[in-house]
Amino acid sequence: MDYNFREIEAKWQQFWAKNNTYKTEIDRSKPKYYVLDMFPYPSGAGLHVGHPLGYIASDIFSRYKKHKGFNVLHPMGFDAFGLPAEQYAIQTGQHPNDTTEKNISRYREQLDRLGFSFDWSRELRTSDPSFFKWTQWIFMQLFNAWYNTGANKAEKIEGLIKIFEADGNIGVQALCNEVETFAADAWKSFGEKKQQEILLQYRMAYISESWVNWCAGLGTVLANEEVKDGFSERGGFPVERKLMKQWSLRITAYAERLLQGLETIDWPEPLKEMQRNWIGRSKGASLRFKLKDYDKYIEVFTTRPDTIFGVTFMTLAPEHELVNEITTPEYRAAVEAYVTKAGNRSERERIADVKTISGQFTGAYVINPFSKAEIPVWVGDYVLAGYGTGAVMAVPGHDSRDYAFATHFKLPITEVVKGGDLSVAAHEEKTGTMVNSGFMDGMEVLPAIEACINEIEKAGLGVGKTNYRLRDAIFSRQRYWGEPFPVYYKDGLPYLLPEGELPLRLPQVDAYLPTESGEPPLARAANWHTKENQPLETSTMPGWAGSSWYYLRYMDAQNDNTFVSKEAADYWQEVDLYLGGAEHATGHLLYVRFWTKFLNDLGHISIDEPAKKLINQGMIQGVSALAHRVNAEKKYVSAGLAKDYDTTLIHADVALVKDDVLDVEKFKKWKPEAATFEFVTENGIFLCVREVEKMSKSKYNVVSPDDIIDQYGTDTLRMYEMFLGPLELSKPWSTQGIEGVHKFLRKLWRLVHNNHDDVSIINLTNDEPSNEELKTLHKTIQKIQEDIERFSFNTCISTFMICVNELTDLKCNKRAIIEPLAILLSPFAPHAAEELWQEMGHDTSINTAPFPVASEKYLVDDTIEYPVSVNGKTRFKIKLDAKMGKAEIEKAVMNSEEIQKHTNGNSPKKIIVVHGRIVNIVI
RNA sequence: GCGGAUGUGGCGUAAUUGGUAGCCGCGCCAGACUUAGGAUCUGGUGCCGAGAGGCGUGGGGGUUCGAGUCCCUUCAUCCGCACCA
Repeated sequence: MDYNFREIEAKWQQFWAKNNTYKTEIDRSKPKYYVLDMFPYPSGAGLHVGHPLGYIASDIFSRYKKHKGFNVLHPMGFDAFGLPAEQYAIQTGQHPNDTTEKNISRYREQLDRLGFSFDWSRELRTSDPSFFKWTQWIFMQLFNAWYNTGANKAEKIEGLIKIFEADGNIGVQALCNEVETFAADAWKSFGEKKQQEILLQYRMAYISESWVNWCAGLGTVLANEEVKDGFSERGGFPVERKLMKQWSLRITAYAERLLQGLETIDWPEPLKEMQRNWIGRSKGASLRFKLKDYDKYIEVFTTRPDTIFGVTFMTLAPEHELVNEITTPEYRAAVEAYVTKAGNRSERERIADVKTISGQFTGAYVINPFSKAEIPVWVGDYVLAGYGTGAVMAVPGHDSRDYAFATHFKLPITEVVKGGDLSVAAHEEKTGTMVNSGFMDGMEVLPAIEACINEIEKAGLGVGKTNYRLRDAIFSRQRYWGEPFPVYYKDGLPYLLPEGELPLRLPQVDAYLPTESGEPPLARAANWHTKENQPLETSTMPGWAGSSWYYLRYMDAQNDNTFVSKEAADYWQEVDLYLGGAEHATGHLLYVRFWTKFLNDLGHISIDEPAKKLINQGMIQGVSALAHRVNAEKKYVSAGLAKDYDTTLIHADVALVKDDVLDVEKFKKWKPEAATFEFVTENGIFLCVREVEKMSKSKYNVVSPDDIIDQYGTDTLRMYEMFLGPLELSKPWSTQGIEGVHKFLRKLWRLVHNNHDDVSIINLTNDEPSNEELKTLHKTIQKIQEDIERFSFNTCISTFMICVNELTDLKCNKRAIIEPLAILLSPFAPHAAEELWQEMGHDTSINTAPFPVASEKYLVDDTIEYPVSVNGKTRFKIKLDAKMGKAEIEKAVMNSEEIQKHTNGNSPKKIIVVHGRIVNIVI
């Protein structure tokens, strides 16, 4: 009987489905464990071999934890809102919901074939009204909340209204936008409209006019992390800055807590570092410079207050609100021209242009509060409006950008910290002695910073302050295929719909494009208003809205009364293991932490971080095949001849290329426009060149897991993907070596099934296994357990192979050995393991079997071969009894002939025994 | 420019975390069984050398009895951020 994986896999998949093997319930008799995969966006291309990499790893761990007696939650769902479905809808007129449904069923089919232990009864889709009802509900909580910086948490807006009614906003410690101060009486005298306007400035979800990344190509705004080098990540359209009214979420309120929280979670250090950089905390001081002859101040933020005596000019961002006011008449025209020019520059040009220095003097001066020097005020686009105060005190001696600006405009450069050569470059390091700096003279930089902040605070010029690079998250998109906001407008101000009206479903529209007047697609719907005819919000939520809380929904996916019941949330707590790509470092993984903290603040959940441990699996890249097409000729040439021609590389489907040789006839059929082309071959064969790229439909390098499964089976694919190398590593897909894994499974099969040609090895009796056999088994158990615990699945598989080789050599197949081996195997090759399990006579699924325990007595050897080196060289081995202690080992080694030979009877200088194992003798 | 990761045979990788570098697999070589085999089995396979032996973890330096592993320096590749005051 051969290893008939087709039969076995079909059989067990049916069995699992019929018996609801992977259905999970709350079970207080067992410890819980929550394993989560980042859910996929169901694209039209289907799954490729890269997708399952993380899913296989998480499935292995889930199954392992089940064997270990945990109640494991391991769900799967779909991140179903998104741009590609909408763009497809624009092109074809099909409703995005239909194409999404279709793609999901395809994904589901493929996932099922991979034999995962997902509990599909908990499946969720972010685009499903029963799910986004709760996304909308969470948005309402954000709208109805403000951030109390005194209590350092978000609180309900009702509390804030009570404070306003009692005391006005004078004593309120809140993170909010600009608001005037008012007393209680004033608050009460304000009309409804004014009150709502004020409250809007305090809400965690607020509307504001802000500079956004506008992508005309996509017709929507994009988040910072959706923009790469001035182009949209999706589609590669140019992105420009635009001032627009947008919904924003006050993530900046959580900057410090998001930073601190990183210390409490077991996430990859590089990823944490990315989040730290993204949050970008910098400590310094904010201080005011008084304008000369004018009763106004300009506030600046600096991380180097110590260099204040080195300030020789000040620079404002072109957008700075005081630019207009302070510019003197004689410079007005020049400043206005400069500001206009800077404003017109797209984000892209600004980035491409970092080296070009531009700026304009305003004619105004400020007074240095310490040296009393008069300082010219400039406008320069190297200063960002959105960071700090949009104004900098320029210290050309100790900041390279200020240095470049000063050099370009011939402004003075003053040295205030010794240690550099200011004729060449700014001295930016925080080391050296202060000079020309009044009270700080002679101090080192770090103490000087502290001293100066003290002095600034004492003199009332400013305060020590921490700034963050993190910006509030723009939350509206001018798209159709996203969650509608549960918001209507009255008097131009946003109000929430009553909770009872959730979910607010997407309306039918005649087209998925913006209207002629540039409004989002939802504005096309005739019925897009409340019963009272108040207009509904026309933008939709961004793609990351649903994914910011989906992990909670899995805990209680069917609940119609709440987003997650208290009972389920208390039982399942946070995700224990989260697997996904590092590309979400500063997007999803920051937002999901933000929402978790917010929901925790309001008491809806009791956890403060979504996931205890996170692992980034590497990407599997595609290996594209490219053929040389001769420019302006109807001709392709083989790779070796390409240097003689002027050619362009054209992607060929990797299925048509074997060992770099293109099947020309198939290629012609596949690419009809090339049917009449001439193909210049080398010795009759046409060679392509290879390139490692992202696996993508457009590059024709997608390898589908289905093809591999057809040929080798799911168990082989699963093991092979794990065998490729460490989980975190990215690697190009190659089937080199898949045979080895498949051979291993067949060998295991033969070991059990007595179909070895000449030797009968089957013996399914309860005979006592030999000592050798048990040693092999227990060492395997031990090693595999250790390796699974540290997510080193590739080495696990090596261990299996060694084990099976050894057992084959021993011609053994005692039940006492095969049974634990099947359990070990089950996470990696579940179908084969189930089959073996059944053959052992069990009538339950292997999933319920306890993980075997390695017995200490089989793990130690009777004798150990000690490697011995003399003076770090001249290596040889001595075989000794394993029970010997350190002193006995030393004695035995010293008395050995080899050592005697080297020492000539003299006693050695030093004997080194490490771990009771390794010996080195220094003579 | 700043930050991070990686670098080991022909290839994917392993190394008890400072202790005999190259486990396991692919590929390759030889052999066995075969009408045949892209099946299966056995043995070999880091490099140089006939051999003894020598050399070997991107390069250079260091610490150590001992370094793939720790430190300094340098190069290459990949990823992230990019005027953040």
